[in-house]
Amino acid sequence: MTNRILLVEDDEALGRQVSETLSQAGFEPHWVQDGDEARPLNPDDYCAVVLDLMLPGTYGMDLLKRYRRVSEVPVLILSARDDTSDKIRGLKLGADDYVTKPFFPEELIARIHACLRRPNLVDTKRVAVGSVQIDFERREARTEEEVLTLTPVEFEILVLLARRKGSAVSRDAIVDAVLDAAHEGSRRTLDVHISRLRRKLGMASGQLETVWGIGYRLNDAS
Amino acid sequence: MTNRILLVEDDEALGRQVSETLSQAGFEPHWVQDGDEARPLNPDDYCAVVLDLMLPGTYGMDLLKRYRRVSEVPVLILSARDDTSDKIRGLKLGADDYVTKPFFPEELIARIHACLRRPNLVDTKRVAVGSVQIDFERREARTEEEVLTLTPVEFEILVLLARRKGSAVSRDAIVDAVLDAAHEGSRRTLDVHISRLRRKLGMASGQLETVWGIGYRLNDAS
DNA sequence: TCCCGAGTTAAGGAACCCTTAAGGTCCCAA
DNA sequence: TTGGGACCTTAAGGGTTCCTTAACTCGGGA
Repeated sequence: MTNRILLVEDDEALGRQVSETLSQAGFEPHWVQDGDEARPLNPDDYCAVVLDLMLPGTYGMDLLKRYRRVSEVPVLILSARDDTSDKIRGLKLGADDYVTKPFFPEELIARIHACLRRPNLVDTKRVAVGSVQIDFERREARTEEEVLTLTPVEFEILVLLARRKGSAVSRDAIVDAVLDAAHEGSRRTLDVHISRLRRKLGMASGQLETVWGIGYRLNDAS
Repeated sequence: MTNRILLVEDDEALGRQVSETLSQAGFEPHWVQDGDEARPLNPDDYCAVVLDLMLPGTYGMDLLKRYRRVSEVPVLILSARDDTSDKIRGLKLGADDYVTKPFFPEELIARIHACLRRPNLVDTKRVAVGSVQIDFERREARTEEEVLTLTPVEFEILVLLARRKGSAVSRDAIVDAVLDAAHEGSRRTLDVHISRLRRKLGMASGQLETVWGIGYRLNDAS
């Protein structure tokens, strides 16, 4: 996990000040002063983005939209004290928090930390793990090739593993979470579900690894 | 167009004060002090909802979610000055604005007016989902071939699904929203309505998908 | 090699959903 | 007031999908 933070801020003085604040807090700021410069950057290279909505060139709002399309990185927006409508639009477009100018450095840092700590305020609509994509709203999962027709249990298992992608999740945890606890009988049931899930995953089945003696893990790459 | 405003506020003093403010501004406030009391109300009977997120009984957030499921009425949330995360969650769940406590009465009124003025982001008069078009004003639905003669319940179901097009909507949510909750009897009732709706949809019936174990979903394309 | 955890398959039964048909209610017009 | 129509609900049967179990196979680790 990187500690780099992308700072998009056209104001010279404010940008320098924020950069310094971020550095002192142990982050590694990357400061760009122009929306067009920020546009081609990959937001996933950063642990968070701090974005001033009042920008020349590409408008801040467009940048936000763009980043949201391709990534789930936390985005904080800087807004003028009284520009409520910008805050609202920003948040609805997926920003994670806002800081009102002028602000104390500690406040910004605290907000960033809060964003990094809290996984997300609202259940995110979609999650991608490698070539597997899950759309919670549609309640649908797909690989690069096709939409998967999963049963409720299979879908739940996939979601659980995806939410904790890269972590080994114990068999008990999965059984607890997605299977009817009453059927404490055969623990083998999970095997069956996993087996079928793998088959349906097709090419992507390699991402669903067995952690011997523990449980399973869904990896980003196979 | 009604000028009634639903105010959900448990605090006695604040509730009375806001009610009065609304009255003086020419609105007709309906003040309820409890989330559970507000729950069964139909938000479409009001021109706006003012909602305190800190509520006993049903949590304000749940109320907001519920209202958003069934209606597009503007919702303003009242929040404590420093509870940013509530504001953010509220806005992401579809609130249209927030007012921070304590506030000046004029501010609240101004915000309400702004919400009412602001043309909705979506064209609320009509919605199209794939080949299905719904005209709320005419209260009419049609496919590419023909105008559908739907019963009230069928129309409501279609509207609910169309408003959340692409999302899986649970059976309970649909029953809650469009069927008389008192008739908790047979859950099969919804099946019947869906069945008849599908038949009437004709060619477009493929867009109305069953999400097994969850509910239904209206897709853009079949 | 042996043991035990994990994978696979098939089959029975449970859960869920769709459809048809039969009341029941409400409203309107005769 | 009464008859009829439109609509909603309920009931019942049947179909589909899904979960579990059981039995067997596979494979890693001692």
